[in-house]
Amino acid sequence: MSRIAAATGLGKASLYHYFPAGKRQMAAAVLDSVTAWFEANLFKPLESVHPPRQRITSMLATLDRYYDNGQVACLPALFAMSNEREMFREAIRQFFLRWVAGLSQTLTDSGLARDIAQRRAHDAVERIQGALVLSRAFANGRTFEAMAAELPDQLLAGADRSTMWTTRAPRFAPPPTAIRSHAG
Amino acid sequence: MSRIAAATGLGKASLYHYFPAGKRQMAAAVLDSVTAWFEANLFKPLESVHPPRQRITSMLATLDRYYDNGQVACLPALFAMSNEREMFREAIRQFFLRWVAGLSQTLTDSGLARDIAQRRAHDAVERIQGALVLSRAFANGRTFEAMAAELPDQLLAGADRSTMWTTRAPRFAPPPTAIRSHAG
DNA sequence: GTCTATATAGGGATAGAC
DNA sequence: GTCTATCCCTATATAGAC
Repeated sequence: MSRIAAATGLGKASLYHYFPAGKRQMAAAVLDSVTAWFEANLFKPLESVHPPRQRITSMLATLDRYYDNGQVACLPALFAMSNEREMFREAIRQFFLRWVAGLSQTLTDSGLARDIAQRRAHDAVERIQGALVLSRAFANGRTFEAMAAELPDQLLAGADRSTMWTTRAPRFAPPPTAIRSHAG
Repeated sequence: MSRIAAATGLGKASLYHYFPAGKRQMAAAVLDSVTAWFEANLFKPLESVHPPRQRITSMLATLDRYYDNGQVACLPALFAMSNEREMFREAIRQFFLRWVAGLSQTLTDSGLARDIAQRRAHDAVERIQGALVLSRAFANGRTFEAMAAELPDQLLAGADRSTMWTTRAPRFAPPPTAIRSHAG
């Protein structure tokens, strides 16, 4: 509270004007703020019309900036690892579910089957979180960089529609090879 | 301190008899204790004479028990993610380096080249840590189980000496296909 | 080695003036 | 809305008796 007061330039008492429920409410607000930022800058772009590979490298570039090459901790992950997990159970869960869903959308757009895309997206978020842990454990950005270098190819292995997206085709357009069965 | 006192049955003052340096010393002792446990139960066994695949599945079984299917946080990881990182920098670093080194040994014993083994070991620890984060985020053991199910095959892909180890061959024996160049 | 008692600091939060 | 002043409580740590 003291540090927040100092950082905001407000007195401690003034903080309770904005957050009557105190500390818990402030923590929730921070988590919401982080989630909103990710929604706008990471999750939404994963569902854009850009080529899937570009969406992935863009995500990794954004993460690299946001986490300062792995040296800044991920708040929802920290909450998940701590005792605050109980208090913010649903918010934490939604954050990671949303991330996986966005990335999964990117992968299905690349031509991967839905179940494969889902699994790979889940594994990718897992690996990103692991890279953040090790990057901080080693106080060294190479772990994060190595992960970021490998991830795009791993995610898109076997995806065959990638060329389709280089021309910014409309989303969900039937693939060129699609066959319409006409029933009458 | 109150909770530690209650848990140990000692008065708070008595704790300072064993840990004159107070809280920091206690935290360091806990970290050392965890590290010692991992050294004996996880890292050492990774360098045993058992077949590499068995060492890996054994490691994963031990982790599954220790982390209660991903529901218990990894203390060195928590320290790495928190501000305590500075205070325990070297201990945290050694913990993860040792883990990677042990697993790397397992993989070189399986016939993988040293650089491949090193990278895969690093990636595996990364993924395990990521799985722990997501397991707690989702409050759900499936993430951890899925990781544990996939890891052995991923780690040993392309390893060709696995049969050699089913008969408990001595470590570091030259591979059957090795060619000795004789310079004389 | 363990206790009771105590010191000191800071955290979270509220009251009420302005 | 922001402030000063203050409340109560807990955390960390020490003193000194037993």
